[in-house]
Amino acid sequence: MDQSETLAPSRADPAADAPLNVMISKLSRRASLTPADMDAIQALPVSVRTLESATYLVREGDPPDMCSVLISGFVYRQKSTGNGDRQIMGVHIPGDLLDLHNLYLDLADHSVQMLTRGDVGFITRARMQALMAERPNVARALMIDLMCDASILREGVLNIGRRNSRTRLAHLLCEVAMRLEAQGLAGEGGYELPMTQEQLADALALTPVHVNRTLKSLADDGLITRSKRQVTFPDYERLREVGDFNPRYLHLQHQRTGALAE
Amino acid sequence: MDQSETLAPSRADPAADAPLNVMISKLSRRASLTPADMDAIQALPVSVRTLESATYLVREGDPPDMCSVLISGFVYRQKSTGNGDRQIMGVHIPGDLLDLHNLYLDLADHSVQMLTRGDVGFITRARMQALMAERPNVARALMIDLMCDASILREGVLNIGRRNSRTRLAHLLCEVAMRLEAQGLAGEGGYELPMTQEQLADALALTPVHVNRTLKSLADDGLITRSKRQVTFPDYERLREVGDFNPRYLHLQHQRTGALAE
DNA sequence: CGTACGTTTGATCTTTCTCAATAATGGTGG
DNA sequence: CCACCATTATTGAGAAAGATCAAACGTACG
Repeated sequence: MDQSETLAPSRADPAADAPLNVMISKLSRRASLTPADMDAIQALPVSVRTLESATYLVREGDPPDMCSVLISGFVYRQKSTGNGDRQIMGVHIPGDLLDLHNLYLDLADHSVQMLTRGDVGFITRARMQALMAERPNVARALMIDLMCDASILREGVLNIGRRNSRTRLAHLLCEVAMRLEAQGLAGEGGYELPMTQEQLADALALTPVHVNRTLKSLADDGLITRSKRQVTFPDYERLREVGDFNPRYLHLQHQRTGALAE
Repeated sequence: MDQSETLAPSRADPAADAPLNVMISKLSRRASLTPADMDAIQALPVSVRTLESATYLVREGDPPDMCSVLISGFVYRQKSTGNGDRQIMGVHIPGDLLDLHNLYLDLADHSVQMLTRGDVGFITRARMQALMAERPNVARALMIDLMCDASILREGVLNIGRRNSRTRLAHLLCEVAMRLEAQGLAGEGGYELPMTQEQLADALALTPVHVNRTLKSLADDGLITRSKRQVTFPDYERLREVGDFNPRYLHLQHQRTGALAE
């Protein structure tokens, strides 16, 4: 497999040498990949670009041609109502596949946008489809990833639909904490969440003003500490309770997903 | 492929002879299946059972072993918060695959339950996985189905998160109308929606009382007519506007999804 | 050091919820 | 077919969570 589409990696950045490592490590967490599978992924012609905050990766209504993988930074997906109200449907962290959704669909049904500056690896749809055809095991891993994304989305529906602002916010904080931790990017003690309160509001289906008050209420109760965008959890256990957070839906434990299972 | 697990079809019911026809017709709408693909699906050992309203197909936390296809009736998927509040994440109509979600996951992250009495075809996970391995084209069709489900879910997040009760309800009515129509089960003029107002409330993240009032408000404005569970739309176009309904997210037009595309 | 963006706070308003009671409706056994 | 029971639908009155409007305060960055 040629690497002709790969941009010359800058020697300074370790991720640039093997930009898809972070994705492999994510997929491996929930599905077993053989060394050959991993090699096949590594061999994928990937073009890595550094994108500024707020850059669109996919715009609702566009015909998607690429598949992308987040290498560093944060991304969110989003869609808007007819009168312009925005809803953020999910936040992505390094390792996440960003638009597997569009792999077989004509037109993007939602937008994907950089939340911070970061590096994104682009792979053509055709390449990705070819990989899946050649390596059913990789195809399975990708499907599992897709299914887990859907599960996270379902929890999001529950969160927005049936929990009050405090619980809702606490739940989001716990989810991001656990996902970052699973990816080896943060501990349970806290992390930097690079979202403005307005973005948090759009993710939680609240108002920025109300997010501010809810944040304050959590802080007043000693459940979180904030300085700038850094959030720390003095008592993660209690925050989990307040956030009604049961991580089952993240499917971070895998048992049946072995390479040759069933 | 043997049919040993297939229950003896009752000659009275046309669906019983080829229970998976409805699923084939649904998959074909968004992905091209070859005659051989269709035969392979038809040959799947499927056990059809008639289930009473409210029967669970999958319960949150269970290890799922089957894949199921809705043949007749309605189904919904649902999950609950720690304090028992329920959120309905989606409603399914005949032809829908009900738990492809669980095909590779250990434990169900949500429950799937009969909304009405109906027939469900069960296929073992192992069989389904084998089919996907043998027929990449079918695997692709199933992935597309999964992706469309996810798209519907995203619109659900937007609907619940960012639209008021009137728009939200109108949107749901439009969506079900269009999905039923696409499946050849109803016209745009109206249909029977077998949901109680309490279930509607759980689907829309509202209160039953408020659903009742919102329904009344739509009826007062001549946007819908109700008798029992039958809903009719005197002016579908206007209802679509009120419901901010743009059917793109249903991905009912397919262009790139041909059997040998790309 | 000024401008733009983000945060914080107060006051008030609206949508939706809650509680409660009554009226239909549907199904069941006699 | 009727009376009864359980479920569902409808309506009213009051409460509450969260939204809206508006202003002030911080902070980062050119």
